[in-house]
Amino acid sequence: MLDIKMIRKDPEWTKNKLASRGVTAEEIDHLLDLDKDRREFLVQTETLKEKRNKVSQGIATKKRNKENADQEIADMKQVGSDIKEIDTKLEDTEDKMNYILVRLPNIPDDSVPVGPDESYNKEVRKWGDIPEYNFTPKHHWEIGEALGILDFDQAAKVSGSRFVYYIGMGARLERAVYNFMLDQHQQEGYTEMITPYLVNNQAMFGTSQFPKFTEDVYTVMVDENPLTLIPTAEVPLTNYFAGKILDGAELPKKVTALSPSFRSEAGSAGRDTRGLIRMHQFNKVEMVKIARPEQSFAELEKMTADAENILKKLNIPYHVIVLSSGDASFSSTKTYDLETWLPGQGKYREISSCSNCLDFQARRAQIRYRDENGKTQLAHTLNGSGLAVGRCVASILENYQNEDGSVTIPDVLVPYMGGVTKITKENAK
RNA sequence: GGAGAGUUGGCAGAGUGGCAAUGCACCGGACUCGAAAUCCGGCGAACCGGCUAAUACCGGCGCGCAGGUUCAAAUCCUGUACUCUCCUCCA
Repeated sequence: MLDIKMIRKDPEWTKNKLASRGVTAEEIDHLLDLDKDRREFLVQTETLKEKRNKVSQGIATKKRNKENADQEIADMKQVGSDIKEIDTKLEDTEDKMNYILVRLPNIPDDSVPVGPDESYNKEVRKWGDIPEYNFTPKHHWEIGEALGILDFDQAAKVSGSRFVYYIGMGARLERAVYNFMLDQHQQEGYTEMITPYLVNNQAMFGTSQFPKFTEDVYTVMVDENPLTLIPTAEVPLTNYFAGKILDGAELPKKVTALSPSFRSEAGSAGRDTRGLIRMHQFNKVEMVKIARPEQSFAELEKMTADAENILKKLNIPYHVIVLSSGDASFSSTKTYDLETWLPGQGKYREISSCSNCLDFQARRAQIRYRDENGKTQLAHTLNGSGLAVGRCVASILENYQNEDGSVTIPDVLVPYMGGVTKITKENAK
């Protein structure tokens, strides 16, 4: 959520910045009109309340002295109903204001390319050599199904499309990948967590998936209470700090968690219908940081480097792009995407997204810290995948495939695979 | 699932309808060569608004949350969340 004071202070700047994210100037004007009304009502009701407080004290004194206060009480009865009337208008205006305010995206940072969609994204660096094959590289689902380590057909019968069974060495590889990632992050100073996978509406609001993106998630009713299956561990990790006032000297806080992520994929019908790329349920290792404002951009660079480091150690070619203003997510001011090379598809595909949200989420979730002067300040929040596990397994299968259909295990994962260096038809189960 | 108790500043803790005590901590001052102790004073309860150069000043709000009663609610009423204890069940 944006700071209304900031919008009030510089409306033209706000309109300009948000135009690149598809927000019209009229919408901001409407918001500011409501804000003006709200403040007028506020002054009216507060003036009356001040009067009520003063007179009430007089009534109290008179009552104590056993004097008659009928006139004052009658006057205050009128004041009380006036207050009620204005408060109703005030509340109505605030509701209308909030409706707009909670649906406005974050302001893109100056360093972000301006443009409406992904075609304006910019590559910032590239790592690793794209491998050449003397045979036609296969898609990861072809490799996985042939080895018998991935079963999409039976998952479709049990659950539907976009679900999968990992079997034998496939399951072992998935487990090896996320254990490796968690160990790496722990060494970088992240505290590992296991979080709730069902969260309430307030948590979903805190990280700003709600109210705008309810159709992207699965919500279940538990005793009449809606709980949502987390679309990312960013939600429980960031909300771990919700409502807290942290010690400024302890920032940045760094946490990480493996979790399944559940997404309805509404609106992506027909895209990536095969393979592990787009699933209703997938594992992801997530990184979250709570930082002081002056730290947050440096921390974004470090977090991106932490994600990249996984790919470097796995020796998978990738590049880093900075998302354009129109392509970045709702709560982000700046996002780097990591995309790995998939030989089967012959292109780069997203495997990680690292974002700085400034105080956008912190204002919603009330994540604050106390500075040197003892003042409470909103913190900055960052989140990044480190990495999407399923997509990482897909990247390994495709980049490490051999002509005979076997898959070599990246060196760093061999200890996590119980010493196995290659998945073949023979050892796959 | 059943019964009971609780939720008030950074912490502890009083307050059964009339300006949210007090202690610790914190800040300032006195005393001191300095510190401790002591004494005096002050700040501090999420945030919002007015006026602003201002973190100054004024006001509102504020006692888990949401409603209600009342001239007036931490206090009375209703609902609800969470925590703790005991019983029950359970991996």
